[in-house]
Amino acid sequence: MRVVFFGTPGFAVPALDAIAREHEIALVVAQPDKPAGRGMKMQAPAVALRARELGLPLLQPPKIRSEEFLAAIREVQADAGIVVAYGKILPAALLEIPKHGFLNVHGSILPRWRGAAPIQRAIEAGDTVTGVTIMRVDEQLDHGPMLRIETTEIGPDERTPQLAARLAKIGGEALAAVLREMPEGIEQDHGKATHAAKIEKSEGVITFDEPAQKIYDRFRAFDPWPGISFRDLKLTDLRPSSGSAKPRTILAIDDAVTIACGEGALRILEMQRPGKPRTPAGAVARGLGWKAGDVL
RNA sequence: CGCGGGGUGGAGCAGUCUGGUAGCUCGUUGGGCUCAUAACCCAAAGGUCGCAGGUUCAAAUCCUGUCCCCGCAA
Repeated sequence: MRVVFFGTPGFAVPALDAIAREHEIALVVAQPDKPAGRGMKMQAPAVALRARELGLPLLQPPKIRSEEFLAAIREVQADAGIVVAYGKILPAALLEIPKHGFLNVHGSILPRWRGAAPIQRAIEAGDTVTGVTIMRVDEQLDHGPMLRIETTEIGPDERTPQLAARLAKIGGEALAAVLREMPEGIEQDHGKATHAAKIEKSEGVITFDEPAQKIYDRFRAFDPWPGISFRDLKLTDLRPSSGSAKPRTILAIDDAVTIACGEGALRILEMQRPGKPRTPAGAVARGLGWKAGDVL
């Protein structure tokens, strides 16, 4: 099968690799390079780098709604289009071009967690099972018929990067299988749909008034971005602990700092002050003059 | 030259605005107490205040330059 591949970040790379093994990739489309990192140097997205390594034709158009770009896609004469975490909504005029339309790899079991951040939202919600869905792209967000679903468990201590890497791999394999077999799609149960909204940085702010497990789930979900923070301290490593007291009470300070939450307690292993590197939490606490028994 | 924070004994911080013999918590070492201890008490060691210039009677502190670290920008 001759395919055109749309994708941008690392999550899309395993899918690109899986397809490249079995099919002819006529064209890879990724978002343009953009300034990133300290110094705001231009950096190419992961898919663009991989495409170059594989020697595949690559396009990084600033606008995909231009007639010029659509013409370039038509010229490719693709049988199918693939889109994995491209980062922009594909216009209907583009979706119609390949003979078999467009397929998408989505990081959840649809119709749960439609939208931009399915992996993070699943962890944040405390889901114990998630998966990937291979679906047809239609004009509504993550709405089309499903061609294949793979499930996987979310470990109790699993964080976003680890789960994302696994789902990317599973998704790549599932996608390859779908391209091989081209199964019939089944309609989603639209009534059960939930939405995985984009993560806002402000969501990472905590006060220790929430239950410990809830904060821990959010920590796992928001690693590495935006992370969770308390006042001006970024909490860079923590785990649930036992103990109970009025929320925000410091239960113990050793190498780590144990703090009572709305329900249960959290052991903060490592934190980071503004402008400082990550540091063992106990050291920071002593430096700040915290004492066991203090209420923050 | 994208924006911003920071470099002070082994660790984490205060002190910098309003220059005047470097401070706190922890750790380390020695001693004491104790059945015992990572607990407690006493004592000690350990710092060219990132580096280089400048201003000044005097600079961690003010000025200039420079190196390094970190956060945001998804």
